[in-house]
Amino acid sequence: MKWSDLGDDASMAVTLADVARRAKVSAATASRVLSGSTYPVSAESRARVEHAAAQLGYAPDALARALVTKQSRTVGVIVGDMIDPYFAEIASGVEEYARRTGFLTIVCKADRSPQRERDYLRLLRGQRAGGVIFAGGTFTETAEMDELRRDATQAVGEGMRIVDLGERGFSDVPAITVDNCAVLADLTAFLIAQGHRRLAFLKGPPGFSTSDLRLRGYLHAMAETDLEPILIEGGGFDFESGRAAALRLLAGSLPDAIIAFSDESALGALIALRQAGVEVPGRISIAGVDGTRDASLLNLTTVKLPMYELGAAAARLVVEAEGALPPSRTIFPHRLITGGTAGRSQPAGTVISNAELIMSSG
Amino acid sequence: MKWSDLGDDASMAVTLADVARRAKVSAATASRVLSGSTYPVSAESRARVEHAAAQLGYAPDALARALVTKQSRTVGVIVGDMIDPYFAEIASGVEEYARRTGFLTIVCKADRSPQRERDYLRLLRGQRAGGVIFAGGTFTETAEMDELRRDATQAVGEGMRIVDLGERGFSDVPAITVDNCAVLADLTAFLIAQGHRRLAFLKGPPGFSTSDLRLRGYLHAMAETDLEPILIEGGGFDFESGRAAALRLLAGSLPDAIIAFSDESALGALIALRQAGVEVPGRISIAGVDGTRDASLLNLTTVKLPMYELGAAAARLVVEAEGALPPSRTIFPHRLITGGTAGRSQPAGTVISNAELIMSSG
DNA sequence: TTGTATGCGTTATCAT
DNA sequence: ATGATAACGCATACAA
Repeated sequence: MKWSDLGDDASMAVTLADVARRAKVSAATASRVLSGSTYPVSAESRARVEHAAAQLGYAPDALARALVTKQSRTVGVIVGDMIDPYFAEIASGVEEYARRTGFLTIVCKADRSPQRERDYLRLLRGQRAGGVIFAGGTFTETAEMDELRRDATQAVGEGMRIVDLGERGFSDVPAITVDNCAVLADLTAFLIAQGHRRLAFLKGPPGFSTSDLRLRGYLHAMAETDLEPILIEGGGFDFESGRAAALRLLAGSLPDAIIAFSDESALGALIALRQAGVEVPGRISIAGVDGTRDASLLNLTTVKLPMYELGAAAARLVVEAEGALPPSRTIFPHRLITGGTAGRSQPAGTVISNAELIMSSG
Repeated sequence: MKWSDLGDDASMAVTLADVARRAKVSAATASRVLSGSTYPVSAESRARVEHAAAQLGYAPDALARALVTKQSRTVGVIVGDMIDPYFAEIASGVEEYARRTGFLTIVCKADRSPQRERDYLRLLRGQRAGGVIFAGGTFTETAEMDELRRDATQAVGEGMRIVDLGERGFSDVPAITVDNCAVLADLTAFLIAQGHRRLAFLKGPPGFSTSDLRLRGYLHAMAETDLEPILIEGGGFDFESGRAAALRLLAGSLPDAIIAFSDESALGALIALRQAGVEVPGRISIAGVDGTRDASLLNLTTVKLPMYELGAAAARLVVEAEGALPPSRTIFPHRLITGGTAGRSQPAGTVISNAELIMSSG
């Protein structure tokens, strides 16, 4: 192949007009075959266009296309962190589903900052992203959240499809989530049934939606059994916060069991305690929430949330919708994983309960 | 606020013309202030435009902008898997660096398939992505790889910036990587120095670039010490493959130590062996490569590769470049992490060696 | 079935 | 310092 027909600077990308010229048809005809339109085109023209496109290595300019169709085939997913397997699994579900329809996935790491989520939403609006999926919880009562909610409303008005996987309280936006309150009620009840009495909850960050909901579930289950709640403050999102909390705990008297707000902090506590020579589950039980890869690696007792499925379902909503998304609320089921870090009566790996699928819309 | 001036269907997005009209200036002037141009604009006009934009919630249409500037502020990163912490850390480095400049990061999960990498490259070309970063290794000798290399050359010709983090053998493309051969030579030498003699290598998939390079490093170190190499076939990328290999191994006689192609397979083997009652490192030592989060969670002896830094450096190249990227080859340093799964002579957690930073261009 | 013409929202060129 | 106007590459309404 000769490169004699290069442009002067960087060789220009080959355009629809180039293909049309080479196929000796009009740009319109070329467009009709290359854009997958249903508009009738003679078999001969079609073949010539396809051949020319292949030969030229034509890649349709998605930008120009989106400019006219008002729809770019991209979906944004806003996560708190990319390394945390909780978000990685959600993002993976989004990507895999989006890919099938030729959608590209823009992953935005907002570090759980509502302000940063706003920034990203604005950027994604500018990209005319087909939709935006908000993963994970949020700090509910901040001024930035109020503004984010307003921005979201505006974006929806512009035709953007938004799906909320957390508890952001958007209006007129479909939500897909798990019943975080029930998750913790189930887990707490399970540990109580195992015989634990001095059962502590390692709290997540205060004011964070999933953190608060899970706390409520714990408190509910404890109240039902007339047990005294024990709250461990100062928990954060990551491994390190769980470790630090456990170390502080070692100074006083240990409870029978610790339920942590998330797998990450549970694992931090687990490793800190074991390193300090405390037997788990011999001396103390530990359980987490999420059911991440890391949890199964360390055989943690936890509740598995369907992160991948949440992501895929959200992507499906965005990718397959015709027009605007009707508001709805879908609750995905969770299931308890009896790992090796709590109690000794159950064989590890058994699935104890299967919460049922609840689905409602309105 | 009244919504009486809505469009007929979904309320149209507010456009530059809307802002200009409201600020009583021309579209050109509005563009100059909103696009951050250095072109002079009177303070008064500037203020009016900014006010109008804020009031209208104007989000510039990145598509239209990119259509004329030929540069969309997005960077694509092609990974093998999103959940694997190896890739998650690279992607995180890319995203974090890109974000600072207002770039969006498109994460593409190609499942290590050259064909899928081609598909994504084409999609990203269509998005006029500012650059594309290829993470992780690849199957080198496939027909699809040859075509991918051709596609890459064409994309570079069109002004796209490509960075190779694996060993894809692109021509005229900057590469940033680690010395995979030295990584394994160092690790092998370390285990030999610890007194291991029957030292096996759990191979990665044959024909995969990093897998082959690491194997070579192992063979080299073994040859230097006149030790007989022991190769364990059938290794894959994931946890499960390491587990399966270890189970097969249990049928025969165990070596003194196993070095696995990656942390993932090392962890699979580690957990399988421990579950089978084999003491690690008492009876057998195990080491991996990568230095992922999971490895440190389980205190695995491994070699830490600077994944985050690789991603950030690649993003920097893409985001800060003025024109085309000059070809270059940069080797980032690695360091040995003495975890708790190999030998007993070294205190765990010590950093043993620090390979030096080598950098060359041409 | 094909082609021509128009517009998408923005930046850039060229006047003023 | 400001404003009209022409691209950018594509899809589509309309004409043939």
